[in-house]
Amino acid sequence: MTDMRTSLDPDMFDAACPSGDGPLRVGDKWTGMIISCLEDGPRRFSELQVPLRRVTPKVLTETLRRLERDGLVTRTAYPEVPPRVEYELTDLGRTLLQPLAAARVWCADHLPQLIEARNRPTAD
Amino acid sequence: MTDMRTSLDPDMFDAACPSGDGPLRVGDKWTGMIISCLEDGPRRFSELQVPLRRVTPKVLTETLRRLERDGLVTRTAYPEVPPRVEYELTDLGRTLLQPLAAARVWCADHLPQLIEARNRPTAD
DNA sequence: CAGAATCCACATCGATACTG
DNA sequence: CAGTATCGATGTGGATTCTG
Repeated sequence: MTDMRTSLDPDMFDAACPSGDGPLRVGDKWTGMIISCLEDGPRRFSELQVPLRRVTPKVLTETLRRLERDGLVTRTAYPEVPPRVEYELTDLGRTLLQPLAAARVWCADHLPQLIEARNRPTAD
Repeated sequence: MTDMRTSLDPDMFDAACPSGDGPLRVGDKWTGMIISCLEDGPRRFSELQVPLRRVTPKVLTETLRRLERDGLVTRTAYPEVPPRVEYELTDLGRTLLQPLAAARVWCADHLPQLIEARNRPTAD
């Protein structure tokens, strides 16, 4: 076995659950998904863009900057060409992994019921 | 001792923590606070307005309607005059009480650190 | 590769006034 | 009491194009 980290599953967010929809959110729209992506170690900007292929670079940058400002993520730019930038969870950022997992569990257990209620036609 | 339920503490949300700010949110801006208010039983519209005195009736109504549509809260209107309406958590709504409490714990443990990072001047 | 710049659509939230 | 009706501010997210 080699020491290369596994790459991110391109489809890890095809289940609409924890961060996109649902009543339990971690930060804004993409924050929870980004934190999930960083769970196993630092990731490059373009690595994040694989599972998060529906986010525009502008919004991804904004969200990462917010996470950095809040002390949840560190940004490391390596002075190379072509440029390489890595984002990594801080210890504070890691404290969100548990609530995030709990949100996933809630969704798995209860989100279908909520969706069903939402789609039920109103009685009027 | 009587059987009247205790009224809501008007200042129960003066600590800015779980629903207003912080990276862990339950639903939109007021949802978490409303669910907290309903924890001990049904409450009237005007009862909710006491601790939630910064929400306008329009937004409170919108939020309650959303909660109702999602099957998290029931709305019961009594045919009296003056009108009386009570909102109550459903079983599904009650499943959010634990994540909500967990969010409060996270805030108590870590929010100060986040706030400090946010207020730290950027290195530039 | 990792973004910056610009423009824009939409949803959320709020202020204010009014009503069955 | 428990809302409804308008109007307006704000902000979040997206589409597109361009660059060191």
